[in-house]
Amino acid sequence: MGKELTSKEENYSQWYNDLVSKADLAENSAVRGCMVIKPYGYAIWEKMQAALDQMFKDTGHENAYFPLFIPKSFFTKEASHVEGFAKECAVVTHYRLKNDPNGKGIIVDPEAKLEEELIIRPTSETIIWSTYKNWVQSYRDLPILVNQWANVVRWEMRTRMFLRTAEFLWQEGHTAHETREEALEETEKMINVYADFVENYMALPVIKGAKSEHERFAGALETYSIEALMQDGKALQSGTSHFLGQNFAKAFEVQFTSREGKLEYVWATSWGVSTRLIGALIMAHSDNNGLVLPPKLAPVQVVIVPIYKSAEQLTLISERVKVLVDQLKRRGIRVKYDDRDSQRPGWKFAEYEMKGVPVRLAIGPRDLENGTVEIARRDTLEKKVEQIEGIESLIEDLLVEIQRNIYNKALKFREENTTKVDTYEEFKERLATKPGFILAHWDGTMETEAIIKEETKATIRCIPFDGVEEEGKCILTGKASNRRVIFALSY
RNA sequence: CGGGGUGUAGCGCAGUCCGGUAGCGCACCUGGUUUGGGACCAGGGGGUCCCAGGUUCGAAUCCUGGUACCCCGACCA
Repeated sequence: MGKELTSKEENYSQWYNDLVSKADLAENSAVRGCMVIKPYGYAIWEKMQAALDQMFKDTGHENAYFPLFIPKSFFTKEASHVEGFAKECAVVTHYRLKNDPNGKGIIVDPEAKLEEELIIRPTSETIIWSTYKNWVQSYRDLPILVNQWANVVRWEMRTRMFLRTAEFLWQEGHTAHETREEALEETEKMINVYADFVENYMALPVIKGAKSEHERFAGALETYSIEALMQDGKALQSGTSHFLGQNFAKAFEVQFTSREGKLEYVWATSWGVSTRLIGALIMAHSDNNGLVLPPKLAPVQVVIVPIYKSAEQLTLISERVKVLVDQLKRRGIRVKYDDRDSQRPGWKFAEYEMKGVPVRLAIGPRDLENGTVEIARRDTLEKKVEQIEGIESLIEDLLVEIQRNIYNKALKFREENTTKVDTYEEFKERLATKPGFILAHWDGTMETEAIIKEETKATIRCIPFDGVEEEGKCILTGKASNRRVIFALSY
């Protein structure tokens, strides 16, 4: 016992924290704002990485690795970039410790001060563009299509497991192109890759769109994002792709000789997703019994629990299960047989529900006699008894069905929580009573956006790509608008 | 950085007001009975009570200072 979750209706935030801890995904560390990702949580990240990495490679990208440390001076080269990150940087000032001459303990050796401080990367644009300078001479050296899997540090004031931590894991793609058009195309291509991943692997529908100027990445001309809706009605930015124009090329003097023999600056993009996606995954599908994982990302897709009274029974069950495990593995299904004698079946059922394992099988003496198996699905909590013969193909289909079902459930939720609103009163009313995505007209100015944020805490999540042209009036100023944007409270 | 809270066994907490040699639940170990939805019985091990100083015959408890973490705000691609 002692594994009760706080219900999400009672306290959503507590429910989330309980879930992270009780599903054994992560825990707080000795370092403020930094978490330990535990094996089960990390296994989910590995599944995500594997799928994304393949998608990047399929779109022509290669992996590389750049330093964790960035010389301070690099940050001063792109003005808006430094502005965006300066307030949350960890800085390395010394390189040596020594014994405290005045007593016990150890101190930073004041004589080991660095000539130039090093910043622990909050993102790698600067170190990468200082490197690309040496890689690019001619249009023949382009494009550069590089991705890096790395950790970054942002000294956030307040942190939450996976959603915002001081250190987090991510990937960052940094590409260099000959033309503006090609870079824009790349920016769009990668936001599509992200949307594809989140929808097809995470089973979470997203809205693709452009960020308003105010919400744009520091140093970007254009930021595209995918926005997902969580069960508490708040939006979570799940991935971004930035068109950086020639800002970084100019800051780091990355020029090339064009086909016409002219010296030109290269065009850049950067794009990233992080361990925040795990936060999205948790919040999107889980219930008051625990995590619900989409089969495509579940470290364990099928768990088999034996039920027995004697060692002889266990032996018989194990013999039958071994055959089934082999059959499932041959189909590429990730299966675990939990024959630990240290926990009872009921305990295991609850445990695997907490951990979100999509399919659970239970086999006892009764089943051996009848040639059956009990099969339970995590998404609906339904249990059925089926013939064990041929169960492997039923399971294979069921995994596909569960993947589809949780996507549809999330899509239905989003549709039910997306509203068109035409007045500011209605807008405020909606935020107060039933938050979600709100489609409203906006006059396109930063001032209006800032006032709305100030008064309601809602921000423009994105200007959707698939939005329809439509005459309307800004909900705040009444000025003309030709398209609705998505407002929401966000993480 | 502002407001609030908490540091006592691996985890969750009581004890602090009113000073007297530290306790409960879970977990852990041993043995037994159990096992189709979070088992039960019996026995057992485990503590610089966040740190430093002070008051006292005596401090988890009172006083002073420090420190860490959590929550709420502000901040945040």
